[in-house]
Amino acid sequence: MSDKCQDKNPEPTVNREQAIMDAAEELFLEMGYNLATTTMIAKKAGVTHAMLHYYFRTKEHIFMTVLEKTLEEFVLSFRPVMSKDEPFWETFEKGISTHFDFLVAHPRFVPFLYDTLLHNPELVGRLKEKFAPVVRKVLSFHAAMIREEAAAGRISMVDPVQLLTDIVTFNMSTFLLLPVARNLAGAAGMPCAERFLEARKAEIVAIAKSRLYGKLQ
Amino acid sequence: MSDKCQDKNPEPTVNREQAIMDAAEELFLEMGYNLATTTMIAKKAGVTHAMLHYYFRTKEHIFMTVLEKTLEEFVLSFRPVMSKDEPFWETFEKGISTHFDFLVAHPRFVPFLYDTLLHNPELVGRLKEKFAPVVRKVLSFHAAMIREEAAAGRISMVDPVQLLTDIVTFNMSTFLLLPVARNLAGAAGMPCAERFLEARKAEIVAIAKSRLYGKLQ
DNA sequence: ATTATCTATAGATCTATAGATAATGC
DNA sequence: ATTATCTATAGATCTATAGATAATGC
Repeated sequence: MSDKCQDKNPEPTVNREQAIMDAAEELFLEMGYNLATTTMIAKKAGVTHAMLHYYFRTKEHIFMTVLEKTLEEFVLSFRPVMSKDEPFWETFEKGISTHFDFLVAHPRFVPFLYDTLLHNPELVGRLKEKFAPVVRKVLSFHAAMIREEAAAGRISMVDPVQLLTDIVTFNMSTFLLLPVARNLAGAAGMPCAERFLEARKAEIVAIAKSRLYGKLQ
Repeated sequence: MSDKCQDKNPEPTVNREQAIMDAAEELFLEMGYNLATTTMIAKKAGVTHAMLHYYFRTKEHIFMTVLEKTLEEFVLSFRPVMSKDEPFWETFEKGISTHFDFLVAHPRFVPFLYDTLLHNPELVGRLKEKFAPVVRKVLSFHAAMIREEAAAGRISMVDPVQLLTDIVTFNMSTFLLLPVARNLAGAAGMPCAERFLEARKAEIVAIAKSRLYGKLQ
């Protein structure tokens, strides 16, 4: 069966729905919901404009698919960290690193989410119920770890929620500022993007460490 | 002369050009260059659409006027700090506070500038030459102060450019995250906007202080 | 029959301008 | 005369759909 099915023209036969999704993902992440037009997406995907509406009905629906996929990937990136087979600090540091490295691998993600929160908050709100439980689970896993460690007197007393908020905040604002850093690169001793990211990661880990072990060492 | 000129209808006689500017400023700061339309601006200013083009020729020109005015205000906010009649730390802390307080008074400024840098970098670029010298002057004023203090052995050796970049970064990312904080307020122990800002300011000053005096105390 | 695709077009907007008319300054 | 204002409209886009036609699966 599969032998008879020769690929006469492998290129144009590729899944059009997938082509639309790919183009939409790239353009929405790059430009945000409002500035990426369905016309551009169709052009980039190499399909007629009508195909977008055939497969996805509305622009909003294409966008929600992209947003949901992106958020799914994001929360999944935390999964591997949620096992405590190493000492506290190693596990915790891995948590920070995993979060940061996900953002390195998806440098457009934070600006994209930020843009969406600013200009189309209702679209993000629609997915809140879906992802809130997972986020809460990851946060409480780490919070419990911190409380346990603090109770045993091996780290300073800190409000776990504050510390975790700080770290997420630091990580995310690094990537918010990445486009700015690129724009200003060269000026005023601004380092290139790679060094900037390296330096930020080390700095964030250092801040967390000093916050946890500062009063003890 | 002025006696004869009775205000028959004081409301509608207000300066239309100013009304357009005011509306444009509000809408551009709120929505950014691409999403704020001239139609909306005209409506908000209570003038015909044609008046916008009569006074400002193009949308881009209105925008540049707003952007320039905003940046002017921003760099002017540094002026009062540029006098060293107090001890080093007091002057330096006042520098951080002034910067932060300007952003408190103009909470839309950073998101606006960020949005513009992301989506219309060429428009910001056009003003770079105008404002770069002033920014450089303020930075070098503080950098010199730090170098002098470090040479006298009263603070740790730090790279002044790095430290100042850190502070500007911290201050600005606080306001980048403000809309997000508002959006998440209530969830996961997120404080309200006012407390969030207070806490951030104290934290940023504390980070700078520990960086400068950490190894000494 | 159903699924996939295309052309053509409706109906909203948007920016910008043309051209007429009213108000103002010599 | 110049400055300010309005109505009307051109010309681009944008999202979305209608309706015809080709491809595919029973």
